[in-house]
Amino acid sequence: MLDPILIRHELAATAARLLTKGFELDVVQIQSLESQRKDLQVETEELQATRNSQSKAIGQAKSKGEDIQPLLDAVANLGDQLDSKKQALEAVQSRLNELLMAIPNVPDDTVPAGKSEDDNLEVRTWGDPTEFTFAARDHVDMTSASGKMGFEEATKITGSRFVTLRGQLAQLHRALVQFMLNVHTVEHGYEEIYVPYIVNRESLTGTGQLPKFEEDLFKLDDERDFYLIPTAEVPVTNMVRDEILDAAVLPQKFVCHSPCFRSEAGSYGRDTRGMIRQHQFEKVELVMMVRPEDSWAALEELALNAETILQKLGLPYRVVNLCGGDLGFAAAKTYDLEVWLPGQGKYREISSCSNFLDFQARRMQARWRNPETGKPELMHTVNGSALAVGRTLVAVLENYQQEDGSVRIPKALQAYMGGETVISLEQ
RNA sequence: GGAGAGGUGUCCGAGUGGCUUAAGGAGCACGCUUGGAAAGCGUGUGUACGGUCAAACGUACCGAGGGUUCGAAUCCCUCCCUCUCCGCCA
Repeated sequence: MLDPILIRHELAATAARLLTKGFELDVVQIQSLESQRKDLQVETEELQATRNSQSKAIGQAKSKGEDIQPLLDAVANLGDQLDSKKQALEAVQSRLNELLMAIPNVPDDTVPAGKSEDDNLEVRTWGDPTEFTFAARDHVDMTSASGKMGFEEATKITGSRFVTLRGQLAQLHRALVQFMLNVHTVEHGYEEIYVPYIVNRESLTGTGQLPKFEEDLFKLDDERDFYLIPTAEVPVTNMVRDEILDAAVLPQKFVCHSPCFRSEAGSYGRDTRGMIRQHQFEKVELVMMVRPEDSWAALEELALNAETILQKLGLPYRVVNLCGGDLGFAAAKTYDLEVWLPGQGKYREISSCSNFLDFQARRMQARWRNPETGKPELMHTVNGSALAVGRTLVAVLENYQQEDGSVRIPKALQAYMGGETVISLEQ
């Protein structure tokens, strides 16, 4: 949520900045609702003040044994007047709030202009695209003979966009999780955390998935408003919802491994092959809660922490600065990490690292006590994947494939694979 | 699933219809006192919105949402959460 001050006093400038995200702000409607709100609020509060003082007078008169009937007559209509004003005020406020909750974050000045991913700005690359002396295959072809990656099997069990993994493939998947968690906790100073995979509506509203993106989520059939998490960002970030943290505990750095569930509505034709886009996948997520002045440095640090994983795995990648049109709803700036996939012959997103400034914090009322002012102030939140495990598995398989169909195990993972240096996918 | 007890400010805790403008205590901040500290004494101490150059001031907030009333922390209804005992259970 944007600072309402921006809407009240810098409406035109804010609307202009939102255009770079492709969002058209309804300036006229907001102005009209704002002036209605202001009038109604003043009138309502005046009526309340009258009621309060009159009621007090009645109480005093009664305790002195005076006749209170004239006083009661005087306030006879007050209740109805107040009710109707209150109702009008609430209607305007909820309409205004609805609009406000649907306004995306304002892009930072360093975000490139543009409409689609073609306009994203390459910031840096690491390594060169892997070259082979034979025709490189994709992970689907690599595993089809052995059936160790079971797309049809999972489709039988559940439906499309699910997968089963077997044997050393399942082990490699688990090894990646353990490896990532260990690097972030031991080398990067994150605290490992375990969270619920089912969250309520308030949590999803806090991080910005709701109310606008309900169709991307799996909702439970339950009278409680329960949803499967689309990312660990939701439960982890919401740990600080409605909290006022002591300055001394900032920054907070959390790493969390969790499954992620996404309905992928609206992406029916895309990435139907392989395990690039699944309804269920594992992810290791990094989340930071920081003082406002530290969030930009935190974003750089967090992105580097994610890159470290790719580097240790020896996977070629590039970093792109997302353009305005490609930026997510809550983000002020996002770096995507894109790993080289030989099977597709291109870079594919494997991590997304964003600074949300106080956008999520305002929705969550997540604050810290600033020692300089003594007041509770909104904190900043930063997060990113490090990394998406399923896509990392694909990247390892495709980049480390050998002509005989086997896959070399990157050095960093060997300890997690019982010392194995090569696994076979043929049988 | 059954029975019971609760939810009040940063924390503890009083408050069962009207000087509650939420008592009292702790903590915290500042001041006095002191050689210095502790103790003691005094003063202050929430959030949001409106208002204002700034203030004064006004409004709302006692788990959430409704209701009764001139007036609700207090009475009524619904829901959520916590704790204790019993049952069941990975």
